[in-house]
Amino acid sequence: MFFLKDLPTPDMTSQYARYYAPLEPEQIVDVLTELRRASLLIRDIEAYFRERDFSLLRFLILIIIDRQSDRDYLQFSEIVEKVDVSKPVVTRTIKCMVEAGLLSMHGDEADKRIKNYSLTDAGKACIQDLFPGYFKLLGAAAGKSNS
Amino acid sequence: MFFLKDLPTPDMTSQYARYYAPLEPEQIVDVLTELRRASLLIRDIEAYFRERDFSLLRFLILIIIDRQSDRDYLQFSEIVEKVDVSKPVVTRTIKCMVEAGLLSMHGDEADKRIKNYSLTDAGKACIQDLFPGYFKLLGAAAGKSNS
DNA sequence: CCTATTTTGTTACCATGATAACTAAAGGGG
DNA sequence: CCCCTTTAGTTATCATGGTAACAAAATAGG
Repeated sequence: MFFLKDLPTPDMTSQYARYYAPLEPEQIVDVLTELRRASLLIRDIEAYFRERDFSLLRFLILIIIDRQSDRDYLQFSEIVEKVDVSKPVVTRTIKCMVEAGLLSMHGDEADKRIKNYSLTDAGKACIQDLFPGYFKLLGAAAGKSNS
Repeated sequence: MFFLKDLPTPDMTSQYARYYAPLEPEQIVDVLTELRRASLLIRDIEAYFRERDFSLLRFLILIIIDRQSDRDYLQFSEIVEKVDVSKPVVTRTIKCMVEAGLLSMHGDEADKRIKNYSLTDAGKACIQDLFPGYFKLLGAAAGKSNS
């Protein structure tokens, strides 16, 4: 994702502001500034994972399974709900993670529709490999937002 | 784009924080909170344009040509630079906008490589149509970020 | 002036997001 | 117990982002 490099000045937004009266031009600039900052960071994060033949979504799936405190697996629908991405995308992504040996699937005796996924050792190792760089990007962004 | 629905607690990030010492766990949570908020807003904005058979990028291209104060056109490379998206994506998007009658192209006498693009009347009308809803989404987000 | 480099924009290909429509299994009311 | 609805997950198709490699025109240097 992206957003315009040159943000509008409050002056320019006030020119448009008549379209929707209750807004202060400065508020719009603030929102656009935040969107711009966030979209640049998202782009950096995606580039980080892409360079390593990975993706943010795959990483987040590893994290949320790892993070689950009471079990070492999550059901497909739980993963969908937690990462907040559409089901078909999760189906495709998990399929490729299983093929890559990062996740293992085990079904449910009682309900044959259900698919549960756990981290393999390779999956756990993957988190260890990728976490430092991911954290570093977040930290750099935190630094900037303070200045 | 997206980000996890359930953000990690500072406690959880501190568990990971050893990966990159100089960060305060709270800072990481702040950055993730901002990313989450921004990515939800981006998703809403993209849905808004998609429902109208349009896209954020097309809208931004209209806006930056309209916004240019000294001329009524922009060169292809200027558009690429301002929207900060890769050239091939801009090529594809502009092509479809010309076909849809929103932009018109005129070449350069002196340099035959150059392509300049202006808004057509339909393009200007398109901004008028889409701006209020776009602004409303930004305004709603501004409201939330204050609370 | 003619070749080599740079600049401008395009083509080809892939990754990842979305929605709509589908299959298969489970559950529920008569 | 059988059909109808609901739930779980997949398939098909498309939009939009990216990089790599390219073509064509302009420029620069011998």
